[in-house]
Amino acid sequence: MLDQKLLRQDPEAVRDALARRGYVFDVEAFGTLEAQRRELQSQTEALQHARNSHSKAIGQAKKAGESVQPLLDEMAQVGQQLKEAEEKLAATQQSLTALLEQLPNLPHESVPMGATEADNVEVRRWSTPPEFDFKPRDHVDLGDINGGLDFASGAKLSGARFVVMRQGIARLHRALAQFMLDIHTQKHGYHEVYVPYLVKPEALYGTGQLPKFADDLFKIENHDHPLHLIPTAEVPLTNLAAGEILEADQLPLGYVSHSPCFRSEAGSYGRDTRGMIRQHQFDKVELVQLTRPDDSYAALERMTGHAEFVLQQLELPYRVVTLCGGDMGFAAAKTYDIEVWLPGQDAYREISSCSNTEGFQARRMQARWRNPETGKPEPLHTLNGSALAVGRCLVAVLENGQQADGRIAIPQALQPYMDGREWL
RNA sequence: GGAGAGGUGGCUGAGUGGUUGAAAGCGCCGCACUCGAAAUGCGGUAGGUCUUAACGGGCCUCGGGGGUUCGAAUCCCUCCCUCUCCGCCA
Repeated sequence: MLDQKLLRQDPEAVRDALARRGYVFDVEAFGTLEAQRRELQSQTEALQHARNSHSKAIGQAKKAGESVQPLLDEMAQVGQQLKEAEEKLAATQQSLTALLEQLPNLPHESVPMGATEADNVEVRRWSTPPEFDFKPRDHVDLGDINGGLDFASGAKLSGARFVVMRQGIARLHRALAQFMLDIHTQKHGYHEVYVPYLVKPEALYGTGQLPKFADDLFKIENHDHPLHLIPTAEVPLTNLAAGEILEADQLPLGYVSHSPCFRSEAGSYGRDTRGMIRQHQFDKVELVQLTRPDDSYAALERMTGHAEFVLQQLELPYRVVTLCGGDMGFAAAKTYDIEVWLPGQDAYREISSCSNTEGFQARRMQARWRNPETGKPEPLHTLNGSALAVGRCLVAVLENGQQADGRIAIPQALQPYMDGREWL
């Protein structure tokens, strides 16, 4: 949710900022609704005031033993008017909210202009893609050779975009998650959290997935109380702060969680249909930070560095790109994607996405901190980043570590998590 | 799943229809006393929103939603959650 004060004071600035991410904001429609809301609200409140003071007077008159009938007669009218005014106001507020909750976050000034992936800007590269004296296979072929990546069984059990992993590869998958968790808790100071994988609609509203992106989620009809499978642990982790007022000395607060993620990927038919790049279910180690507003951009750099550190330890070449306005997610003000080198695709592919949402999610979920300078609760800033997507990381380890004979070299840092094995 | 008890401010906890957004205590902040601290005394201390240059003022909020009433923390309906006992279970 955007800051409503800003929206009222300077809607043109909001329109211009949103235009940078390709969103068209109808200033006039907003202005009309907002004026209507203002008018109805003051009308309603005046009537409520009349009701309150009359009721109070009736109480006092009764106590004093005076007649209350004249006051009751006056109230008969006010009651009807108030009911009508309240209904009109509620309807207007509903339309206004419906409009506001569709608006994506404003891009930070450092976010490059552009509409698509092609306009993202590379920030840096680490290491160089490995040279092979044979034609590198992709992970699907490598998984076949090792017998551990079983897409047929995944399809048999659950349909397309599900996988069964076995033996060494299942073990490697588990090792990667453990390895990442240990790094972030021990080296980067994150607080480890185990979260529910089913959450209420309110939580998804807080982080911005609902109401706009319901089609991308799996929904469980649970009597009258629907639950959704989390598309990322960002949802439960960030919502831990929902409705809370944190003290300044508690910030920054960093959470890490390993969880499965469930995405119906409604809009992605035909993309990445081969292999496990795009699955309905995948594991991820997620970082979330809650920070003071003046610290959030420094925190974004730190967090991106934390994700990069995992790839460095695994000796996987990558690059970091700044997403352009048009490629950013709904809630993000600025996003760095980390793209790992995949020899099987001869390309860099996204393995992490680190975003600062500033106060966008915090306002939706009322996550606040007490600003010592004002003494008031103010929205804090929330950040989230994958560190990393475990499934895609597995793909990267397989493809980058492959040998001509189909064996896979296990990165040294990971070997302690694999019983000391050097090869898969 | 069965039976019962509850959900009130940062916390504990009073409040069963009328100046109660809410007693009291704890905590926190300020002031006084003190060389300083403790103890003590006095005062202050929920959130949201609208309005105002500011002071201030209006409205909303006592788990969520709905209802009764001139008026609801208080009565009714409904949902959610917590606790205790029993059953079941990893």
